Amino acid sequence: MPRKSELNQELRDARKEQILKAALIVFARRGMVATKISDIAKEAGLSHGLVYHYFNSKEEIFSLLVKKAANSSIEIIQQANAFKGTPLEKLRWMTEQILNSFVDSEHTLLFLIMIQASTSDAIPAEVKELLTGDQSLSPVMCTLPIIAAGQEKGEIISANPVTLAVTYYAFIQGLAINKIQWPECPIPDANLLLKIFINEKGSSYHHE
Amino acid sequence: MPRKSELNQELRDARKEQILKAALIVFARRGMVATKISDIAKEAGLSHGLVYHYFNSKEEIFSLLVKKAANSSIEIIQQANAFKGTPLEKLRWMTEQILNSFVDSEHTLLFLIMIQASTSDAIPAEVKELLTGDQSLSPVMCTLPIIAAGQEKGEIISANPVTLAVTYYAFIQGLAINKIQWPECPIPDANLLLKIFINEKGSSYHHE
DNA sequence: GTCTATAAAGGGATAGAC
DNA sequence: GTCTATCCCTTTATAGAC
Repeated sequence: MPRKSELNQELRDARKEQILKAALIVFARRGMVATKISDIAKEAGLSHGLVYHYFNSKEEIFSLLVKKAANSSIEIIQQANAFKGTPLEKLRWMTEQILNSFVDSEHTLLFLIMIQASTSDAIPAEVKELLTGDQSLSPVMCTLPIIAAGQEKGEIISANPVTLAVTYYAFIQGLAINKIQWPECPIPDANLLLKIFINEKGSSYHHE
Repeated sequence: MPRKSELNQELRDARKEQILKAALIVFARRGMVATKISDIAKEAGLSHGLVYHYFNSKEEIFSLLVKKAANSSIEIIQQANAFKGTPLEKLRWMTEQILNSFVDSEHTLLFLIMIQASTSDAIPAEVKELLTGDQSLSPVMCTLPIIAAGQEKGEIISANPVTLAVTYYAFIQGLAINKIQWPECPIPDANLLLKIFINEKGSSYHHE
């Protein structure tokens, strides 16, 4: 008996994943409100009633995806912090990870979900709070220490760190958006983005 | 009789403008599909029936705003082309205009409308065609000649011009999006963005 | 010109058959 | 577990009163 229920649980989880994957695609391209449950069902190849068998509401599905997106973005910054090297090398590593993730679409779509959740007033407050709940976990805030360390070391120009971080993430968000409009668009090299951090003359910038 | 009808026409136009202005605000913040006609009416301070007296549908209103946004973005690039100076100076002037426009909200909101129209599958094809209709009028395409001229002059690094243009507009779009999430966010100086175009050593970059 | 009342349609969510 | 039929509310759009 326990064996069988475990197996069922696995099947159940697989179905949930299947629906979440389909939902990610249509949410990212149409927006939360414009997405109908039947769009998700069609993308997943099953009936709309079955979606309700696995989830309580459209909002719950969207909410799960926002959580997933927020977690993976925090995770990458923490990995960058743990990366061995100078602050600028940490930033380069992180930038490369993010730009590479744009090649495969799942990460790009998760990025777009986060952008939607944080920019649209049509998103329920409970969902928005998943992102704004802990200000100290925002990408900008998490990146400030790295930037400050780089400035102390003289690797990074001495502009306002918040402005630098905002500009950096504007880049990243803008590229994610671009990617959905134009899937084959050229993705720049990490070093091109990092130029905003570097003094023009006699910098410690180098190619690997 | 002609006097009176002219006056009426002016009042009519003023009302239309009032509704369009209200629509811009709610469309930008909620997205086209999530915006109800009653949201627009409430923002404009009138009844929802009156909105239908001046416009045929929600789509028509959104469509007019997309046209307006597309025109003003083309216009600024043409002005940059006409600007007296080197290619890099043209780009600096254009960047300053765009960043300054982010201070006042109307331009930022128009930017967001364009981003929505080009990224969301929920936007009717007829509206999307207002932006993709003439590929040669896209911001990226219009900016390529300036970048190429700058490369020939040695002012701009010799990377793929399309990649440079894509990266530049990713920046701009990302900043517009940031502005709506965080209205008081610091807007970088034009020179910070332009660093992506410039060789690190011995560049012609200068402060004014 | 402006409003309120109402028709018509669409989509979220549920019930119940298989 | 999965699907179809249905309920019910929201929203678009129109009609008609003032």
